[in-house]
Amino acid sequence: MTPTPRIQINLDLETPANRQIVDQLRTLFVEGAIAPGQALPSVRRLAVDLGVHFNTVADAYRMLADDGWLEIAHGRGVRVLDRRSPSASADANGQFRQRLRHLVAEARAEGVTFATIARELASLSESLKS
Amino acid sequence: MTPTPRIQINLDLETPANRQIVDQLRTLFVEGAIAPGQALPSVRRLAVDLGVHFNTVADAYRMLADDGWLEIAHGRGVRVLDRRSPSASADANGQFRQRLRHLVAEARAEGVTFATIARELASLSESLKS
DNA sequence: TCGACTGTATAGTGTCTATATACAGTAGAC
DNA sequence: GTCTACTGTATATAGACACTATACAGTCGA
Repeated sequence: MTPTPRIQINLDLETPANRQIVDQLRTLFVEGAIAPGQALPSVRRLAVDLGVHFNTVADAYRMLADDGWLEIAHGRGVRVLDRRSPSASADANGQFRQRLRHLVAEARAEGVTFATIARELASLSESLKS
Repeated sequence: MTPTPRIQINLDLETPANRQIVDQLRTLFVEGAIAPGQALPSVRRLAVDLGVHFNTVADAYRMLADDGWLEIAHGRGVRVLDRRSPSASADANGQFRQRLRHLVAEARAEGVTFATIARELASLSESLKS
């Protein structure tokens, strides 16, 4: 039986459940925690584990498939593809910078200290270089 | 006449217009680019400049007022408050780390290189320390 | 008190989220 | 072959959200 990835849904967040699933799975793909070729749990299995309706999981799987992360086979299940990163579009870099700024400002507004934010950014930056 | 802050709406993004306005204004507040006491443009004026309906701006203003950033006075306009950052809630730090991870993964998936991401993170981290 | 400016309230349209429920493909047991 | 138990898919519905149109109400200076 395909194990459930380390995913968790938090219904208190503003981010809807389907997006939370997409965000978390994509992060695991990018970080290499889930390898290409690996099978994912069925929509019903993962839905039970996360406490949402299976159509919500199916929706998330479909979004990831549209982005080239998954291959969905009716009746047979879902499998992770070996997805090549495209070359960055014209303003992908700019949008990343912008969203990063907004995220930091929002965290600051919620009381996360500058020191904490700086530490997180620096440590993540370091881990990317290696 | 109150000048329009350097804001821009991009209808191609997934983020809805009202959230874009909130994100951008809050960022300017946190970064100190708009000072407490300063008046903001009227909902109609800003709406014209951004190309959206004035109720969309009013909605954004209301969200920011709910968060303690703005004082809205019927008939008189909108003014920026001197808002103290609350102390971070229990998991605000953890949520920031999580969202940062997802943002980086998404950027990576769109083709932004590790080097570019690391550079942005490091430079933003540096600017926060000073 | 008029007029031109403020923000507010309500209703209508379209989209998104999540669920329920019925449908259809696949593969192994027999 | 054909059950059976598992896959994913399609459609309808309810509720929330995003956005707009339009009417309403407060403020202030001429």
